[in-house]
Amino acid sequence: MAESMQGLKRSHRCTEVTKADIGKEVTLMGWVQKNRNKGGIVFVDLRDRSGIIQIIFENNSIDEEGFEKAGRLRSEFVIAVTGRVEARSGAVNETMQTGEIEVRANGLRILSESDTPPFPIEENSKTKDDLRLKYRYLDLRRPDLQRNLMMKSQVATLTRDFMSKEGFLEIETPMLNKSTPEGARDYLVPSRIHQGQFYALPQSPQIFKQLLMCSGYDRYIQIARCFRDEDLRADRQPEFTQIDMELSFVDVEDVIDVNERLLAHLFKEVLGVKVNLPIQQMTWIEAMNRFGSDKPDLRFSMELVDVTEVVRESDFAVFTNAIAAGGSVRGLNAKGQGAMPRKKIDKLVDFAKDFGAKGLAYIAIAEDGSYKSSFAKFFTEEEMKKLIAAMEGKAGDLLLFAADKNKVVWDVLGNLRLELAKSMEIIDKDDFKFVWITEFPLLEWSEEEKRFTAMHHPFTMPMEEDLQYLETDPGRVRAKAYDIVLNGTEIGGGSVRIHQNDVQERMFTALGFTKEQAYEQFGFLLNAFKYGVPPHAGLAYGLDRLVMLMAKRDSIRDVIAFPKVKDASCLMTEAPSYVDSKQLEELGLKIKSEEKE
RNA sequence: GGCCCAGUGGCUCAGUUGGUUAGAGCGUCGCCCUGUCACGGCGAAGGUCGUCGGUUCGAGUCCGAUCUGGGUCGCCA
Repeated sequence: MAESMQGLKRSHRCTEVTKADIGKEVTLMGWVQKNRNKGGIVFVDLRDRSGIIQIIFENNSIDEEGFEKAGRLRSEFVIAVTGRVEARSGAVNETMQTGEIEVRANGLRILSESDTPPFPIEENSKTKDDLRLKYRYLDLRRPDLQRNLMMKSQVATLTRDFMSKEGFLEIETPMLNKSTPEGARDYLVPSRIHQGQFYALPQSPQIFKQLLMCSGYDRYIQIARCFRDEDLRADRQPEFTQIDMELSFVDVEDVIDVNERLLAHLFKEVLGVKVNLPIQQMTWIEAMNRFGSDKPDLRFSMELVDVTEVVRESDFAVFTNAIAAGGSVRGLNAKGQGAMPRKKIDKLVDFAKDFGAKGLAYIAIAEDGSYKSSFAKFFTEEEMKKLIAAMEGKAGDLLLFAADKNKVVWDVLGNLRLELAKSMEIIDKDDFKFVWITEFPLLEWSEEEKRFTAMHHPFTMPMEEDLQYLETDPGRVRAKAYDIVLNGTEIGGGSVRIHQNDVQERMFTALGFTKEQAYEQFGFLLNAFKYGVPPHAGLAYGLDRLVMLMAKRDSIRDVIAFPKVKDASCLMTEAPSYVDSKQLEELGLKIKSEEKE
């Protein structure tokens, strides 16, 4: 029987009550975490988003009816309690924030009863994901998820606050947009008025924020929802949130400056972590050469070594063929892994194959300095020694080599490096290592489309000194683009934008667009550029991913209140769903919908 | 679309080489308990092993398909 809260007003959240309140009368409301009924005395752990406090019910401090009600309390009942704060006369609970105090109840109302929940509401739940997501409203009661969402709120608030002080204006951009073919698949929304035509939900507010610069708003920020109709991953959801910004009259260093101060501010305020400024910068090519990745995890070393020159004259065809085809041979030194059993090495080879390697060559150096190698018979003793020396191989080390086109070698060894580090447990989980990656290639050859595509997006400014190659050698042009990487995850990226119409047209040409196609897709932007456009640049963070790293979670679902599962459906609401045939008719759509469902 | 992992009472798991009534902890329900906080004591209910098909005298255990969830490759400017 639910009772009214009329006449009561909550005075504190559970853990807002402290020793300083001893002797005071308080009114608390929340959920019953646990009822320990001892017969003549009842202890109830009361929970709200702040935490837990113990309530004590005893016959001489609450009336008969209240005491009887207390005995009936079950998990997840919502109750209101009035009582006096006391120092615990029993043992202090040192594991609880409120462990030195308790509230002696003199009044109790049951505001809402609860069925027995389908899984325990507790920290570090072991419950399977599908059940948690079906009952997400219960899952969200768990303290760890509540902390994550509170952290996300704090990050958003601090960001708005900081950026506002830096002169940024928060401006909204539309959700119903024109679909563009570049980039990720769009989520489409059919138009009722324009039958057969579709809006696209934004993949990012990119073009609008550039137009806001054209319009003179100078500094823009938005915490913006974005949508991409692509397959999910542990750190990827179809709808997500960006901290999106754009600045006028700036170059790369200006964007980096304001953003690393923002990051330092967030990490200090939210985590108490000091980020040393300036954050290290690394060019894209350096990152690829040293770490095989454009988002290197700098919490550990194990760098790639280019041994192309060392093995060029060898008789090992795998190496020499790769080199002859314009590729390279590079290696990794897994320190202390020389005794790795053959089976485990084979697993690494399979792992490498997932990333396009045809195989993986290795040298396992034993503790006594002798070695076993998959290609020893193709190498002279002398060549082997040189190669081991180039890799700084010592007794007990495992040396792994990939030979192929650069792109494959980087990818294979870059991923192998992470895999090895994980199994060797050499990553300090409490470390936060930031790095800016700069000077990305502007364009990337797409084998599938047989043309160059924009690595970042088509509005990215080429580096001035490379502009001359845009027509003759497009693959060589570097961009004024930058990513901010934290612990091997890209948390944000951006670029200086093209603000000259002629450069933009050359860019579209390089991408294989005719002038007509370019105007068809982006005419409003090209037209806007005819009327006075400031040099501008911007950056966008994946807010969810950033908070995921700050909260040290492995899944982005842990920082999103109502996430989608792998197939992009929602287990709680069962979206997406079939719609009424009448709705489809109004849209002029003739897709067959299943009856009832 | 490919590959890998998981699916046993409400929850988390165990289940040996296929062999009699499928186990445990937690939770739930009942009774008892005035200082518990992973409360305790006594008792009870609750599953046919994701689904379908196959092999077998006999399958939770083997085989095939399928569904659900997770991870990953492709994809994600």
